[in-house]
Amino acid sequence: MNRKRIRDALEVVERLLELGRFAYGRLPVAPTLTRTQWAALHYFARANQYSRTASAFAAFHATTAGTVSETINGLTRRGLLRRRRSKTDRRNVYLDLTDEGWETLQQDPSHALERAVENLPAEQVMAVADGLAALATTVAREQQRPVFGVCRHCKHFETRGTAAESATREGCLLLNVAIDSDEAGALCIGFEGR
Amino acid sequence: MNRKRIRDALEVVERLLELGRFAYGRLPVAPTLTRTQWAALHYFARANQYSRTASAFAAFHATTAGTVSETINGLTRRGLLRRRRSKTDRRNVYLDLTDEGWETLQQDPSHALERAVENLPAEQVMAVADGLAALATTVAREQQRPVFGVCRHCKHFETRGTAAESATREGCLLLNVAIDSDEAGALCIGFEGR
DNA sequence: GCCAATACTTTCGAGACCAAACTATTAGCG
DNA sequence: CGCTAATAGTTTGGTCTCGAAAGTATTGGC
Repeated sequence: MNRKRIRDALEVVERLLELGRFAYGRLPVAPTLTRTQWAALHYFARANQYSRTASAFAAFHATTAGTVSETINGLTRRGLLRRRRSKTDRRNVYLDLTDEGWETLQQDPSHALERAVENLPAEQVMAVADGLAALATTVAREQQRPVFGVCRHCKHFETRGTAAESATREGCLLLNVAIDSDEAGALCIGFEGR
Repeated sequence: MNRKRIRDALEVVERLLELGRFAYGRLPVAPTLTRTQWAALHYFARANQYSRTASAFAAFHATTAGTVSETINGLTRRGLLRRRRSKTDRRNVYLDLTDEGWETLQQDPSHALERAVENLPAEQVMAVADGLAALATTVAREQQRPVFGVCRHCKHFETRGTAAESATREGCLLLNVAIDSDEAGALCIGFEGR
């Protein structure tokens, strides 16, 4: 029945937005950052080398470069983030977490949501993950935003094994670089699903 | 494997937050409200009689009463919301959408997300809805926030049929009032799952 | 009838947000 | 090579968000 579908759609949207708010809700933890600052710290911890830029985070966070620049200022002033200018293209500025940044990240309020996910049955987690990924893809396409994803789901990712030999090398066909296994699990702005 | 579970958990959280941002991302629609203003308008359109108050929205939106008061000011100034003081308890102020408010709501950017949900297979929507509801319940409990839900899932909701007679009356045992079928589908702050 | 609790509003300072202007660097093209 | 565009980021100005704390009515408890 159609009305039922629409009602479910509304509920999904409402839960989604509700959870998004809860994820960064105020908790009595020591370093009190804002929602946006937590999101930025989380992003720069999770994004790969090439995606740790102001403009990439702006795309991810659906905001503008100017806003991001201010947020980054706040985090660098607090000593949680460090700017690093690219050698090869001096327009680019890469953002890295400092040691203090990594330490602060441990207290990210959104861990409450992670814990909740971990307590769900594995198959339900899979179902939700797949559903949300599908939604993200649809909405991003409609709004002409880049979707973010990790290498193992990306069509530019290639596992190049030298025949039947031991050493398999993983690489990105888009950036034309080798990807070590650490980076392969990180978010990338160049992501495209297969 | 445990690392796999954690990676899935991370992905769910990231998708959730990403979608939350996309839902209210800037689009070239006529009346440009902020994310919070859209969220408030959406909430007051979806909440039942007794939940259309500043404090209820503050709980729903995980923010403070003061912030909500300002947001409401903005929306009433724009003529989208109307304050209505309760007759029975003159401390309470109920918020109703004006005709213009209902009209503006048609252009809620989060409709893009609703449409995306409607394009998903029904069973996947169910899976996501159930998963998100479970997550919301867990997180809300941990953070000691009220969960919002609709009458048909609530333990205070009662369908009182006069034996084998025709007229079934639906009511709320908590507020001790009759609930017409319109209100039964609306969000309620008094919600408790069965 | 008094005091505490409730529901909301106001005020303050820091930050979020967008648009637009601005700086620096690199790419394209004749 | 040199000029113009494009790209990446920063700054500025004005409005809105946010939390905390103080303030205003109104109601409930004893």
